[in-house]
Amino acid sequence: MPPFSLHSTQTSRGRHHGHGHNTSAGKPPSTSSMMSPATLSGITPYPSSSTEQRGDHGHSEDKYKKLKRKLKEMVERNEKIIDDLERAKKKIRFLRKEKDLLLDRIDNITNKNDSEGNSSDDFSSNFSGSESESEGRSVIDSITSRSPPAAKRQHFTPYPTMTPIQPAKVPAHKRKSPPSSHIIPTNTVLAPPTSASSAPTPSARGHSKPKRNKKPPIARNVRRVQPVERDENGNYKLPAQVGILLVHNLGYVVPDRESFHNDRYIWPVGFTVSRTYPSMVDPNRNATYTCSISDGGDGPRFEIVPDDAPEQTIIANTATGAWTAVVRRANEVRKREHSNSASGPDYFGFTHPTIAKMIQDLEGARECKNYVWQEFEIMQSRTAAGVAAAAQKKLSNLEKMGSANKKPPADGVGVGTSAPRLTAAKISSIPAPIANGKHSRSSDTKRTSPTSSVGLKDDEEEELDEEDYDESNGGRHHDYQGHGSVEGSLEGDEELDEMAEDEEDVEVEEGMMEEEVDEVDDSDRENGVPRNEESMRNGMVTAQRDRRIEQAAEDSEGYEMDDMEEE
DNA sequence: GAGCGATAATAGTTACGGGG
DNA sequence: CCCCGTAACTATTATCGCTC
Repeated sequence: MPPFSLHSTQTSRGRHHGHGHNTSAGKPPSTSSMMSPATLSGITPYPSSSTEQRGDHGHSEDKYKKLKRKLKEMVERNEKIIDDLERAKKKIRFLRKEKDLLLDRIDNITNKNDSEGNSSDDFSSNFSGSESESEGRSVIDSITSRSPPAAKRQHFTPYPTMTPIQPAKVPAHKRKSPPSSHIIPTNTVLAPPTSASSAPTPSARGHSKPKRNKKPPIARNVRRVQPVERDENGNYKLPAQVGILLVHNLGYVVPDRESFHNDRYIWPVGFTVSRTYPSMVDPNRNATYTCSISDGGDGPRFEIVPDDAPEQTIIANTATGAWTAVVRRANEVRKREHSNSASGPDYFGFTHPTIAKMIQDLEGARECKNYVWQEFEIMQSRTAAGVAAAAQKKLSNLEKMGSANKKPPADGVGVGTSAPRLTAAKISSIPAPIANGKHSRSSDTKRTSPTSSVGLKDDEEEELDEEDYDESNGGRHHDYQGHGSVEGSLEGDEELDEMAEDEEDVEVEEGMMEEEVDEVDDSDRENGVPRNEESMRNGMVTAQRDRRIEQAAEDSEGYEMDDMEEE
């Protein structure tokens, strides 16, 4: 069980415990705390109480409470033990690694002597922070200097036939997930993200073309990162707010298994972040999703636990898989017609430069042979301030509006410019030719183009914007605002046992397509105009306008307008 | 080999704050 | 006020592996 889930279980229990024992608060501590697990295990359900229990209800209740207390203690103890175990494992790994490296180094020194001055600066700055690594630094330094440039490394075909971990073929049933969901039940043995599509594993990539080759993955620019506080040992102070993500734990790198990194990302085991996102169960609320990576054996397991429905923990072999499930559910609950697509790396924070650097700074990152080392620089403080402030604002937008990119409506309504524009999502629902008209940035268009040149369109747009604003954003605003309080949900009423079980249970049976239902609903709400259709129109208008502005005299213009009006 | 589903990368959109 | 840099979100697209 992953640490966080245990944790969440535990906290729930804690709450439960608290509720249940208000009355007994004044009781003496009793000997319960002294009882060892062994003692506890000796206790059978309603054990010796058989004599007393019948006569005295109160006694058995007391015993029950005691048992609960003990159970809680044990859970806590268990958690600590797990923590310790993790730490120990980590240390062992590090030491083993170090040993290998030293041996390597010896080899290297005897063979050649070319490892001079390269990027040690960068490195030392990066690694100044790891904890037990003052010892390992020199080792890793040597690696830095002798390892081939990342760009070249990538073409090495790191794996192939000999990779021990890769199972020959992933059985079909593992590769193929249920039609509308790829959530993987916890109790299922996960398909390693290897040859199966799921993971961008280096092994998968090593011998095949990258998914996209428009941009060579190597040619990276220096990425600017926000300054993150470090403690006296140079470790990052956690939890750290990075954008809308709260980084709880960076985890540890598993360099010896290729499926735990690829050329772009490293997936450290234990990595944990949390973020706000629309709830999967309540269309009117947001939830805090705790995203973490656990060791799935052959590859990382990406787990997402919503705080408002921990029993709906989502586990997948890829970040995208996990987040797609969340997005899909969130959209379903809201009857939104988004494409449910989600960028897993994005949502997990791997694309975020600051987080990427924090991960890259972990010990062992250098040894991820397929990983292309990236260069980061701390952004200027004034920029950082702006970015942090903007992020904060986005966070509040997210909380209020369910989307970081939606401004809460201003008090005064007529916010012509500040009224939310059409979202990409809406535009997306237009037929391909239009949606694909990858118009230039609308903001640029707005600035540079003579928008007024299309007088009629402007009026039209105003109207549409207002509609959009009212029904979509305004509505959503009402939905989201004022839900800060934690109500209901799992607060304390549930029986202890169920939680642990449920936690691991990923039910998620996806309903059938809801589009039809959707349309009916919407058409009820709107005057006979299904919302998505309307969005479609809105989207078409904007997309068309932009396109027209860009390519001023196109015949398609009239054609598309006609099309639109026909609808 | 076509079709399909899953995945990740990328492009586009929206929004924000700081600085000139 | 405009420009710039950045972040977040969403749709689209390229690619892969599996099934039929």
